[in-house]
Amino acid sequence: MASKASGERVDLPGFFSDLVRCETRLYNALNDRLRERHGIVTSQFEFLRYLRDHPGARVADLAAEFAAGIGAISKGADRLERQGLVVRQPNPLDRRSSLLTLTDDGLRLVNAADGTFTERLTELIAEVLKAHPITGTAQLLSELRSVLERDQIGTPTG
Amino acid sequence: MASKASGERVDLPGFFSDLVRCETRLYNALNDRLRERHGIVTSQFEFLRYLRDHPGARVADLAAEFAAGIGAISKGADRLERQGLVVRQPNPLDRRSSLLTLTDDGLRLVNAADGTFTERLTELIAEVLKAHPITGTAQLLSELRSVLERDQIGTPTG
DNA sequence: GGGAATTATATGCCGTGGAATGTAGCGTAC
DNA sequence: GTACGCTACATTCCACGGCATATAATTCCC
Repeated sequence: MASKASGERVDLPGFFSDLVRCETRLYNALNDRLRERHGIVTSQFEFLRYLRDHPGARVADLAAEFAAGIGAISKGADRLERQGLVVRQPNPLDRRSSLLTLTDDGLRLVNAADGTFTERLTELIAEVLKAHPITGTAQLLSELRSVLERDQIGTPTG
Repeated sequence: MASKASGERVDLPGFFSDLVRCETRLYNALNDRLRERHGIVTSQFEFLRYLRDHPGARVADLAAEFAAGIGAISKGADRLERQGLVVRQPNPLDRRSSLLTLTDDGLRLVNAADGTFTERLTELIAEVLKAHPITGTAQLLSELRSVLERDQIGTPTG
């Protein structure tokens, strides 16, 4: 059950619980829809979308973006490459790393999935959106994210 | 009418990204601290805390609370039981299920971990808290969570 | 009261991520 | 130019969760 947030003093553990539970359920619901329509899950959609918006990104760039380990991203890239959605191209400036880019199939898929994703997400949040402006919440989370990233909070080891 | 701003345009995908990234980094940071001080991670802390606040809960109750599968909770209970923090007691009203309760060790651990958890969480959010009231955000997430739970959005299969 | 249907949970298999380790390439000091 | 340390990534091992299945207990319905 959701915690109450009334009054000046806020129950931070309750706030955190709500944050985590919202994230879990939204993520699950988006997984279901994306898997059904496009055969990928949300983490893969985010991976592909990042590559669409940052062509030629390296494994480390994705790891930093998602606060994930290098190994996880490397293996995720393997899987997407096996599915023909992504290609690793040699980095001419540094042969230790590869530059990741979408294939044509990958680009088509991510663009289609983007519509599904936004549509479903809008549905999921619609009711609450109608009752409240979301601007303040969006701004607070954006700033919190900036601070956490600036201080490298919760960045995994490997 | 003017106060509701129901027509405001918000970048929902961006909002979702921020939500997920905040959750990931906070969760990781809390994992680190809890593991270091108490030998458990955040998911286990939440499990134990739920049992402290709902003694005699069943596996299904925890699964509903965390939007997790029955199997995951069952196995999580196994691990905590193996560590001597939790016990399964036969449910006199229904022998298919067990009632889960904390051991004395479990209770001591969760109470200690609770201090660590709240302290670290407060640190992590402090800077943003100083700059903004968090009340509106807490309220919005609380309501979003209620709606998602009411409609069983993102509840896993098993 | 006795199957059939349902419920609650346990278990097995598989995919995924974290952490540690391996490996090739890069940069610098000498 | 080569030896040493560092970086970027790949790979390995392990723990965990999802999903499907198995099993036991309860409820339904007659």
